Amino acid sequence: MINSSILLKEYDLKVTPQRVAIVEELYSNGHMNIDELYKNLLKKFPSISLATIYKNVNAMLEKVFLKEVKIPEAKSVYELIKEDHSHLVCKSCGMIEDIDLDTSVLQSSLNSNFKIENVEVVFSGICSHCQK
Amino acid sequence: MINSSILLKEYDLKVTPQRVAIVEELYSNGHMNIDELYKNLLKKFPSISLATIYKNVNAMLEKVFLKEVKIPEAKSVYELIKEDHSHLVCKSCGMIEDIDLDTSVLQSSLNSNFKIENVEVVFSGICSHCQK
DNA sequence: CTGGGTGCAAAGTATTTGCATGAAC
DNA sequence: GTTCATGCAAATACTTTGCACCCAG
Repeated sequence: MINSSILLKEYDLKVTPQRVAIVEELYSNGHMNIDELYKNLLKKFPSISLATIYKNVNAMLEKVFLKEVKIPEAKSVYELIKEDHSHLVCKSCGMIEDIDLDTSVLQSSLNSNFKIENVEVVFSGICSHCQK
Repeated sequence: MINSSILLKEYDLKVTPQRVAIVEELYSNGHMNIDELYKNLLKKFPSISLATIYKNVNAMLEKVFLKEVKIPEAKSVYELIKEDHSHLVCKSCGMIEDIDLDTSVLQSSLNSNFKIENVEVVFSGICSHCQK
């Protein structure tokens, strides 16, 4: 499990039950879009509002505690910040998986005058389960 | 220059002045978001509507004549379909540049049960001009 | 002619904001 | 007690749709 309260405090975010729940959802599901977060949190907080989700996700993005991942042909998903990694997306079931890639091999072919700060890589295709 | 009319016909799209202008804008600017397209087309067609832009962009996406490129922390841009390539984005001025990359080196490290259909790579950083 | 595109207005969807209340510290 | 989060409602932004009119084929 994860200690959401400590994490939130480290990022200067006041600890509220809603925020703890958001962190725990993202921790257990890996990647979620706004609607998925909202639907899941409704179970625990029947009167939670979408505005609360948006405000918190935006606050966490600003504190660089969450990251937005843009997926081709799909809604953006959010994930807790962790070591750099790339993503594998199944076009059929929507599953998103983290993968470790050595992207440094790509950079060698670039114009050295450009100062690279970040590399995003998303593979799309069909996962083994959906191929059956 | 580009022969927009022939291109549009090849993709089963009726040739209208608005569509020709969209193709020419994208051809000369490489990548544009909806607002940029709208602002530029307004110069040539003072009464063009945003709905026309959306309808045409969507029609061209369906015909696989355009492609949407999702950029971290920025609006999606659209580009004419061409050979596979990756993108370099300047966080400072927003400039987007096409780059050729050999992404096959990345795939070797992946689980072979996943059938990869597409790889998107976006480098973000600061271009040489903005570093000055 | 006929089908489909255009522009406008309205509807729909997504996201943000203002504010009164209540919870965190 | 003070600050800030929450939930609601309203406002704003973004995108799609319906329709009358017009142009491309």
